[in-house]
Amino acid sequence: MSQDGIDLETSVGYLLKEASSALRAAMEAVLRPLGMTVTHYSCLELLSQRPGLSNSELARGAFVTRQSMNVLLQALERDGYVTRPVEARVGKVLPTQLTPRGRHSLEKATAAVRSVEVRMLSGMTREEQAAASGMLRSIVQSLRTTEGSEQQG
Amino acid sequence: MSQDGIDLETSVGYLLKEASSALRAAMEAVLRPLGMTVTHYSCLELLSQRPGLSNSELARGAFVTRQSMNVLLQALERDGYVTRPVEARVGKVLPTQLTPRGRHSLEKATAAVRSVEVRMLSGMTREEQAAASGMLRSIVQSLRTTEGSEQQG
DNA sequence: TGACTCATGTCAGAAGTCTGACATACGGTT
DNA sequence: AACCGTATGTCAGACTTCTGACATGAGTCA
Repeated sequence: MSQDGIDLETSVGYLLKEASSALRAAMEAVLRPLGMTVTHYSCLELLSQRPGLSNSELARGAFVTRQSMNVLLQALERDGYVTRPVEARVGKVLPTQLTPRGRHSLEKATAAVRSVEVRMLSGMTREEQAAASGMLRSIVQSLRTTEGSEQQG
Repeated sequence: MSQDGIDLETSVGYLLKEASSALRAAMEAVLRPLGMTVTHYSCLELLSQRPGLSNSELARGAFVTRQSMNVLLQALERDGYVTRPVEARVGKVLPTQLTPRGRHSLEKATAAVRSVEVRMLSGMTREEQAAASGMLRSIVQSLRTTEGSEQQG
C-alpha cells in the first residue's frame, strides 16, 4: 500500500484529463459568443474538411455516439447549416453537406478556435509540437490495443 | 483558403481530444463492471489522497462544476461511501471523508484504472513519460493564461 | 436463394452535467 | 461597524450525451 493510489500530481492520465479539460473550457469560452458548442463546431469542421461524411462517421470524428450526433445533425439541418438527402443512394448512409450558411458560420468559429490552439502551443517549439503529436498518437494506439476485450467477455 | 480549417490529422488539439477520449473510454470500460463512473472514481481517488476536501475542491479536482459534484456527493453519502459533517466548523466548507466502505470500493477501482494507465504508457520509456508530463503541464499553463479574459469582459 | 454478421439511422428513456439563482460566510476596505 | 467582492453549498430547471432497442440494407458464405 506504499503506492496504493495513483498519484494525481504525477499521473500522465490525470494530466491528460486536465489538459483536455482546459482546452475544452478555452474552446467553449470563445465559441459561446458565437452561439456554438464544441461538438457543434467539431461537426462543422469535420464536414468542411471531409464533405459528405455520414452521421456515424461524424460521430466517430467528434468522439460522441452516433445517437448524440444524430440529435445534433437534426438541429443543424433544421437551422439550415447542413443538408442531407432525404433518401440514401446506397445502403442507409446519408452523406451530409455544409450549406453556405454553415460554411459562413464555421469561418468565425475556426478563427476563434485557432486562436486557442495558437495560445495552447505558444510555449512550445516546432520540435516539441511534433513530439507532442507523436506522444498523443502513441497513447491512442496503446489504448486501442485489446480495448476492453478482457472486460467485454 | 489554403489553410482555411484546422487540419484535424495534425492538430495537437484534436489529438489531445482523441487521446483523452480514448483514455476515458478505456476507464469507463473497466469501471463499468464495478458500477462506477469516471467522475465517481475521481472523487473517491481525490478523497483518498487528500482527505477532507470540500465539495468545491473536489469539483475542481475532477474537472466538473461544484453543482455536479454536489449531486454526486449526495449520492455517495446516501450510499455510505463518504461522510460529511452536518454543520461546517468554519465558513460553509464541509470537509468530506471516505468511509471504510468507500475505501474498500476504491481499492478495486484503483487497480482497474492502474491497469489502464499501464497499458497507456506501455509504449513509452521513462524519459518519454516525463516529457509527456512536461508537455501536458505546459499546455495547461498556456491555456490558463488570460483565460477568457478577452471574452469575459 | 437463404441465413448470418455487421453497420447504419433513428426513436425513446435514463443519466450526467450544465447554467441560473439564492442564501450564507469569510476577508479586506472604508 | 458597515460595505463589498469573493467563495461556498444548495436547489431547480434545461440541455447534452448516453444506453437500450428496433428496423433496414450491404456483404459474406453455404
